[in-house]
Amino acid sequence: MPPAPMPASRSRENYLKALLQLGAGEPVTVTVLARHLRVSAPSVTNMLARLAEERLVSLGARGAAQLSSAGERAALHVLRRHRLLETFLVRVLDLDWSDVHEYAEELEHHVSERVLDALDRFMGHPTDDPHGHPIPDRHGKLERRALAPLATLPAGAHARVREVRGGDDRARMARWKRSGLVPGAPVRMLEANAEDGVYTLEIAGRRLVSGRDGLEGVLIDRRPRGNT
Amino acid sequence: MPPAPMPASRSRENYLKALLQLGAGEPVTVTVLARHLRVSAPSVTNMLARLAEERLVSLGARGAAQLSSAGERAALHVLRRHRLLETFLVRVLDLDWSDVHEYAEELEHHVSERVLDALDRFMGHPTDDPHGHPIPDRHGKLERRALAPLATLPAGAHARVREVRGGDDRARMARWKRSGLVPGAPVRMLEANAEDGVYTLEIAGRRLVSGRDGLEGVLIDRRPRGNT
DNA sequence: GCTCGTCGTTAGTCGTAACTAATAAGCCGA
DNA sequence: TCGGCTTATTAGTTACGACTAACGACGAGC
Repeated sequence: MPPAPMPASRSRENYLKALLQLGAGEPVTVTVLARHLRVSAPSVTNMLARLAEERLVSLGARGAAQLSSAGERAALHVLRRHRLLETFLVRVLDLDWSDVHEYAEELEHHVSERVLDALDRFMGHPTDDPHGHPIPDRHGKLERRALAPLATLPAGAHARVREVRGGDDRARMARWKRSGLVPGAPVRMLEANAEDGVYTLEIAGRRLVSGRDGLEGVLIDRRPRGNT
Repeated sequence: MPPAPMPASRSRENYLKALLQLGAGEPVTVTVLARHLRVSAPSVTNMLARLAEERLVSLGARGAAQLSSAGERAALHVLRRHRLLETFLVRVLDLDWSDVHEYAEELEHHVSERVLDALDRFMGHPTDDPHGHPIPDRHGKLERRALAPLATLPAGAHARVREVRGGDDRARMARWKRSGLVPGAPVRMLEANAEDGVYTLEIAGRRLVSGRDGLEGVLIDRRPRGNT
């Protein structure tokens, strides 16, 4: 991503990243953004105005904000930095899978292009971060995947965990790690009770009973009746 | 250095580091600090007042500032981060010796203790950074060395380059690298003309003629009549 | 159609850390 | 000892990015 005009400033970058992740192309409201970034609504209105002035976002009616193409490029740039850093922290420095998110969250705003490229090269250009998310390439291209929530897996079916979302919740990540719910793990749905929201799974041979909330963010390849 | 109360804020850390490096225990004046940090004098006065309030520096007459012991601990902490990062960037990521200073300058304020320890472990606890400076240990202890400026080497004498100061001047670092003036390099003074400030050296077998300014910051082991 | 609650915006403040302009305090030389 | 230079400080401003308080604009239910 060499042709990114450095949108500068930690705060801006976080807004852009949030718009990318919350919106997925759709407009995002002030309130949603405020909650995600843990900031007051006026702060959001304010920052969005500034970002709009710089043509990084476009504003619709009722505070709906959407990334412009320049904004999206910048956001993907940040996302790349985040994911490469997480990968580095886990693969090279051997830090805990559940902890690295916050370190990357800090470092992503301060790593230069040169250093990032060197990290990328050192690791052999990884394509996935430790939570299974695809890493945007240096041109900001992000692999699009069609994944399904684990909870949609019908009883009896096999699948493989592909991505694990919500890295900002350390405790949840640690729980998932303990139950073996990590990218690449084979899972089988033993019993799925959509009404009560109770699911019984077999993960890499071990049994897990979990509520729906406890599985939210765990994604599998869309291959409902697949086999190990 | 676990018992460091996180002095927080990039700017504070830079002031503390500057006080450590410029002062070496002695008080530093507002003007010197301002020039080094490339800020105005009033900014310095202002920040020093804040640091004094937090008991990180003590102020003497005529703007003379000196690190308190808490301030020194914090400064050594920052210095450790800087030097470990430089070492990492050169040894692991293979970035250019002359470039890494500025990257480290940015990152040093944003690396957590955990990540730093992991880097340290990964590299096998290095004791010297790429420019030959000793790296403070995790308790903030810094090896004190008695080194002499290269220009003080008498004609005919041999020595070994030990440290190379002034990493913030990229061009100068690149020049030194080109002439082989790097830590560990054997040097011999062929001709030293202190009056004119012209020195003729042999570095790792190659001849170099340099003015005094061009050698300032290159330090050798104090062993004037040593041999290779 | 009115009212309440949610959502967004406006207005005004704060803290940090920089700046310029103007002033005060020391020191040096004539 | 007085003038002038250097050095430090005070005062006031700026930019960023957060905040609270207060107000306006909608939509849902009565």
